[in-house]
This record gives sequence, structure tokens and C-alpha cells, in this order.
Amino acid sequence: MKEFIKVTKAISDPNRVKIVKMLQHKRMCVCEIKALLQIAQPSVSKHLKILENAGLVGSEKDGLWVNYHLADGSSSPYAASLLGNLRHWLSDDPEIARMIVKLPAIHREDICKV
Amino acid sequence: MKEFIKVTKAISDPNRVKIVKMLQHKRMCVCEIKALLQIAQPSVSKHLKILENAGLVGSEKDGLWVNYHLADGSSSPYAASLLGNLRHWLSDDPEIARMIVKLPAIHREDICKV
DNA sequence: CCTTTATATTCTTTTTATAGAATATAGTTG
DNA sequence: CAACTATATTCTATAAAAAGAATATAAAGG
Repeated sequence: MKEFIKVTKAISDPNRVKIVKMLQHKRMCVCEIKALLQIAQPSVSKHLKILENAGLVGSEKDGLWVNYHLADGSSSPYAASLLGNLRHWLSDDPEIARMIVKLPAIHREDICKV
Repeated sequence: MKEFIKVTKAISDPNRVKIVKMLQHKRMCVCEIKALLQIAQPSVSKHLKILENAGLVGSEKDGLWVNYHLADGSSSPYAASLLGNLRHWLSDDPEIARMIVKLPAIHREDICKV
């Protein structure tokens, strides 16, 4: 039960849904995500921690950067099912779509400078 | 997006998960649900409203009683998918299983008297 | 080793959820 | 229609979530 609640709580926040949807397109560092969401950097870090804890995203350090990517869902059937469904769900959502359009123009060299 | 969040938020509470799981076995009135969950009646009513709003349960009046039942998922793909998965998910959860064992002994005539 | 930079953590405030007590509503029965 | 009962709603208190400012940490480069 706890694991199920952890996953559903993690995904029941619009900013966290957006993070999952953007990570479907490429792995991203915190400041790139921050640039797309337009919220403060600590808020991004906290959202990512909640998603990681739920088994929805993973991360790897690369020098100063931390690259986040979609998890493979191996942590639980709940995470796996959700990640599978989200591959198609919400892609047509206006807010999501607008965000995805901006994605290709985001490059850490240009925008990172907290 | 709003519909998706409504469904995930609705299911990300342990008492509401329990309500969905018990309704898989039979349609129940508020005081029967109250007896199984062991929380106050207004809390049950509020949980049911949230679930109904998310398209996860439905209700029909029968005199003084209101019988709640699982929804068919026609309100959204999110509700449909979740209800489908929950048919097998969490059935082995100890807390859920213990509750389901008690289910057959619950009869409104015996317990209702707020 | 000092500075810079990307990210994480802590602290504080504001908002949102949850719970139950009290009350309202709506059927039912005498 | 008066008393009763099942459910819903309102009110209030408490707890949990989310946000950002300030600060801490850790890796890189001079």
C-alpha cells in the first residue's frame, strides 16, 4: 500500500507530471528543468527527489551536473504501469504541448547560471 | 491535465484506496463503509465525494440509504485504467486483505445507527 | 587553496488535505 | 406532521504539501 500511495502522490502534482513528460524527450539537468517549469531551483530539486523516491525517475552525476532521466519502472508495478501509460497520456494537453515545443531550444550552456 | 490530477489525487489516500477495494466485492452504503474503515461518518462522505468526482465510484439513492458502487471508468481513460489495475493490485496487501475478510459479516441492519 | 557553479538541504510561510464535532437535509414511519 | 434515521454539509483544528529565500555541499578550474 505504501508503495502505491508513494507513486500516486508523486504523480498527482502538475509540475511533477510536466517533469516526467519532458524527460520522455531527453535527459535533463536541474537547471534545464527549472528553465522549462519556471519555478525556483530548490523546488525543482525537491520535486525530483519525490519522483526519484517513487521510482519514476533516476539520476546520474556528471561533474557538476546531475542528469535526470525516466526510470525503467523496475521499482514497482505501479511505477511501471504509470510510466507506460504516460507515454501517450497528456501529450495533447495544451500546457504540456507548449512546453515540449520549447524543449529543443533548451541548452544548459545558455541557461544555467543560478 | 486537470482530469488526470483529479484521478491521481483521489486515489492517493489510503482510506480511499480501501473504499475502492471494498466496493470491488459489493455495493455498500455509507455506514457500512464507515464500519469497515472505522472513521467518522462525515469523513466517509467526503472521501466518497472525492472518489465520485474523479469518476471512480458512482452512487444511487435507495430510500434513506445511498448505495455506492465502482464506476465503469467511462468518465476518463485515467479512471478506467486505474480501476482496471486495481482489480488485481493490492489484493494481497495485509491491511486490505484483513478488511476484505470482515466484509461478508457487514450488514447495514446490524451496524447502521449513527 | 580559493572561487565559481550546479545541486541539495534547511528554514519559514502559505496553501491544501484530512479529521471530527456540530448541524442541516431528506426520506421514512408512526 | 412529528420523530427518527442515513447521509451531506459546515465549521474548526491539525497535519501535510508546496514554494522560495537563505544556506550548505561538492565538483571544477584557476
